[in-house]
Amino acid sequence: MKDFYLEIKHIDKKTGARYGILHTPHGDVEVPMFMPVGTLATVKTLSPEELKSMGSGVILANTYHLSIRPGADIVAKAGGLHKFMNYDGPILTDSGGYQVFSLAEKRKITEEGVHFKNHLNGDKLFFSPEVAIDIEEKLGADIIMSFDECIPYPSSYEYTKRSTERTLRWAKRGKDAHKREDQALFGIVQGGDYEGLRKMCAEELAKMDFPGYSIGGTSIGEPKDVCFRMIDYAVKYLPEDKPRYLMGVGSIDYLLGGVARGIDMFDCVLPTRLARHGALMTSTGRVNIRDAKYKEDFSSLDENCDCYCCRNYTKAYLRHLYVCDETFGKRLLSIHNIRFLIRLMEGAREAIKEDRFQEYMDEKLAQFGDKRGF
RNA sequence: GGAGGGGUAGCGAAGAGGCUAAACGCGGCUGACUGUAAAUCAGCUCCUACGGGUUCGGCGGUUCGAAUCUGCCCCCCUCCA
Repeated sequence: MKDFYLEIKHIDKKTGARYGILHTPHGDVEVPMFMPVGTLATVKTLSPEELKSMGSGVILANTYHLSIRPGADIVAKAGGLHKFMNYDGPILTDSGGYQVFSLAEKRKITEEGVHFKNHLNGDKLFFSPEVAIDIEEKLGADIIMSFDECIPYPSSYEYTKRSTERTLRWAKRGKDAHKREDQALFGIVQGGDYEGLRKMCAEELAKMDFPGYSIGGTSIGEPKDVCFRMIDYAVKYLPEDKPRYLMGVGSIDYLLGGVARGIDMFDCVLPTRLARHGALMTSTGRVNIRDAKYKEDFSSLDENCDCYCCRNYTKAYLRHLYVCDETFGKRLLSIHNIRFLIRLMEGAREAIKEDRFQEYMDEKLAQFGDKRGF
């Protein structure tokens, strides 16, 4: 599809981090970028206008969840996801492959596909590469994902091999089923922590010539060095001119580490979930806004942040809203966390353009702490 | 004045002789969250120098043993006069 392509503008000389423009049917966005997750066709608590004002580019929605509620046909009748949720920027739908992992007790995998028990009422559901693509075509996102199995970590070599080979067959089936010209279908590299399997998977997907590639099976509890290794194993064998998407990554250290390894796109529920739970990523580290020490703290959440929340409200007020379980508090905190990650990536892009990404990463890791969770 | 009912940890509320430092809820304090079954989940919440110490309105009594039985007293609530 010609409406969709990555225009690489600059590659950081020291690290190989990429700066570019991703062209999509719903506008151009700069990469590397962080994509907020809106599983049920809403980034929880936030309006599209708010997202736009934070500099959001692509946002996610989820095939499995939307197929249950409200149903793909209803979204299609509404005119597709963009119209349904009133977001005119690019949208990406995950295929349900993550639910194969997260709803493991409620599904059975066969060669044909995955039999789920609806997590809400136990209804029988069947997802296959063809079913997922059919739903994704009805939803109408700009970028859609192949139906895969997100393999748990750790998994045995035998299982990982069997599953990865099946995911490859599913990728082919999905590609054959995909007909819409205005959607970019990405392949997903699995292969666990096994270099040979990651290589095989990446090479086979590359042969199928997808408009973009994801790295899956990451950020599901594995140690950081393992995650970085899995990225390295896959990236080496992916075409340079296509976008690379690391699935499920949203903490500062993983994001920067991913960028340094040549990743262009990231998504994660972390900023929105943390925000709803009162945990904030700030330029001085993690803040749990519920903590009593903020009771009379009338300073802003992050003096260095330009978001609506930090420009207008104090920690004492945000704590008050959190403690009282007021929705507005969750919204303000979500605005902050998302803006925080979007800004982190804006900084990364500027640094890449000037060949100083390594310095940028070192500085940020020193500032925020090189640890998981924020 | 008469007749009932009741006082349990910060609050509400179980418990009716040993398994009780006392269920549970709220409140308070602290963690965790990674392609969202998550506005969720977990821990702590009498004091402690971690050996133990002091608790169930108060002071006595019975008992090997009392928040639980008993005497008196102090409060609170409802109804009647």
